[in-house]
Amino acid sequence: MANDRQEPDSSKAPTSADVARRAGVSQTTVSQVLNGKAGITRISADTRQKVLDAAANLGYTPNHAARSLRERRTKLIALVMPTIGNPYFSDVVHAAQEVARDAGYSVAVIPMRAAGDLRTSALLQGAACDGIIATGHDNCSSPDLLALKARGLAVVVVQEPSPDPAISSISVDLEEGGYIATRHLIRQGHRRVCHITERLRALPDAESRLGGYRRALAEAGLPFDPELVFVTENSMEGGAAAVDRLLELAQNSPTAAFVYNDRLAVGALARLRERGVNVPGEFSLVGFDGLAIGAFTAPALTTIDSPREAIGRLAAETLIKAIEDGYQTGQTHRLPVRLVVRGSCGGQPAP
Amino acid sequence: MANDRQEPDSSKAPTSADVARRAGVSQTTVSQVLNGKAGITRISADTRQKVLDAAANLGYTPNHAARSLRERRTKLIALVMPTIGNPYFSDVVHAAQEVARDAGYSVAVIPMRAAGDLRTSALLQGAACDGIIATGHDNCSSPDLLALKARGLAVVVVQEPSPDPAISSISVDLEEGGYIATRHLIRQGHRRVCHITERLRALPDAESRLGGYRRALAEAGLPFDPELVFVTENSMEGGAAAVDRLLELAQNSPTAAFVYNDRLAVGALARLRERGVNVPGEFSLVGFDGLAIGAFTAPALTTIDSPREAIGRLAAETLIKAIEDGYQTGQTHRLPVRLVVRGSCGGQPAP
DNA sequence: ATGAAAGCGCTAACAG
DNA sequence: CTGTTAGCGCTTTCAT
Repeated sequence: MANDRQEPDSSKAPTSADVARRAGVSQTTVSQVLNGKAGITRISADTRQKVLDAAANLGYTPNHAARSLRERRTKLIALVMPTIGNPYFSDVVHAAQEVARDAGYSVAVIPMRAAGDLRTSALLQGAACDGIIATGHDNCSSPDLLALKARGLAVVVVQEPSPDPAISSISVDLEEGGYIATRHLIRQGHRRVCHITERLRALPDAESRLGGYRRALAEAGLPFDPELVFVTENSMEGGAAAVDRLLELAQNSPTAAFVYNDRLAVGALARLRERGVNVPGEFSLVGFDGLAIGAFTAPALTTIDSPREAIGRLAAETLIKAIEDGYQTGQTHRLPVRLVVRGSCGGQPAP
Repeated sequence: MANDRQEPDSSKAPTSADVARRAGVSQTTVSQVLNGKAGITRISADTRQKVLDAAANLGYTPNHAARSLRERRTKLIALVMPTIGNPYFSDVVHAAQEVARDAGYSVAVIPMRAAGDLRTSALLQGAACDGIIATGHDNCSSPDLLALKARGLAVVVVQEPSPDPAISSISVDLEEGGYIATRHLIRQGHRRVCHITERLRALPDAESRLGGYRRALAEAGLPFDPELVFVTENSMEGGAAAVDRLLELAQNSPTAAFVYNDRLAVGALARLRERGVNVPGEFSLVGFDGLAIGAFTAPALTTIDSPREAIGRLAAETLIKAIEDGYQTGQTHRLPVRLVVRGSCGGQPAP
């Protein structure tokens, strides 16, 4: 050995031809040994071992591009989300990843802030992945998503209505969640229950939190008052701002709120505290999602827990089935939710 | 047209050969038109337009695998993180993504829970990406990361010490942060300041929060008491558990804590409240990271703000330079932090 | 200004 | 049981 130093980065990665040469066999044999479905008794134990040794010595790793090109599949799933850093989707992703791994797929999360990102991300274009799990309103409703599907990618959407009958969607039962949350507040004696929400969408009642909210109201014989629906930005600041607005309602001001998600609820809770409104004494709150933070707020947050792992698992299973079957069934899964009672809503407030 | 229905998923994606045929030119010309560096006056305006039209009509997208195989580069950067759903890294990722996009790269986030994931993720193996930005202790210190580098991938680590002199690292000045945080508490009159931290690492003082904590103590002539370092799980629950332990200290119990990060601090804050300890009246707290949630806790959290965007930007810039230059410089960037004073630490507590 | 041909690394017919 | 050959879709010399 003239020089044991590691070569610089230029140490070209070994190819299967290198392995073949070193093992004294053909490239085919290398391929067979390394990928051969077990039981294809094609290779002698001796040859097999030689190949394995050579591959190990060389530190051989199959070139992904070459394999993908040849096999016309990548074993890669893209998970598109509006932003990373959302604890809700963290659990979804983890579950999806586990299912994917067991099926031999890897998962890459593609953060999508800008609208055009679906068109520009290298992983989504040119068959760089086999399928897409899409989350977030903008991504799921984008025509670009349909274009990707039209190019042969399998697509599943999560927590959004399916943009195309052939695309499967996995989500929790938002309507039921809204119903349970609102009913819980009404049962505590509240008569004026408001709803704090982000952007209002044109969804059928049966598919939205708002629909459930209205159903609970109707069931209790309470009127639906559009003035009690506060639309705000989807952030903690947004939740706080909504509280400011609802506290301005001089008369008939609400005594409770069903809040779109826990993030908004955390902001609302903070602002109520700042404004000296006692929760749950004077005002009650129910959130949505079941985030961990809800157990650490003051008071802890009553919320609608969403089966995040189940969502991720189902999304991955559905997607992988679509990939491997070569066609999409366009089924809709709607998962049940669960009320988690904590400190943010008490009994009947002072009238 | 016999049938206008979209073909099923089997509508094979058009290739550059298809475009060439349709435009009545050669594949070479198609490639030149579509990728040709501007100014290579090789193609006539007429031909150029024909190709562009044909490509548009066919909805042509270059096949990623084929291009990567041929060019020996993917224009893809992998961002490895222990878990998605961390708001801290969310900002880092966003900034990195922006830089990457401007340089013609896409970013894929690879969640890495299990230790072996670095070896099994398809995106990291077989030159499926050009470089890796790694975060999280386990990933950055893994021998697998070095193996990937040895195979020619560019690597940058974030918020972790560089595992190899050739690997660049970008991080905030943790020591300075620990110093500023602790000094702030001492200046408020606290004499018994504890430190709540996740796993204790064997780092030089100059590179850790703990080092800064000790420096501030020493500067104020206060003894360093190992009993006042509470090691706990890195979660809100962990922060709460640490509070339980520190409140057990019958005598000489601390009146303030410098906490490893905001997540732990949120948990600590919640438990202090539950236990009836007034913050900041009886106990003060400084966190680390500058997460948004800190502005919505009760009281709001004093913290050390970290320049997350700068980190992401620098990480991407450094990585891309390494990719394009073909070698790594192994520089260390250490970014300054900033104290954000909010409600969780007041003046001198009752003695 | 354009085209023909080669080859990136891999797998799968098809021979033997 | 193993090797030869072709070709996935692309870019790029090298001719013309």
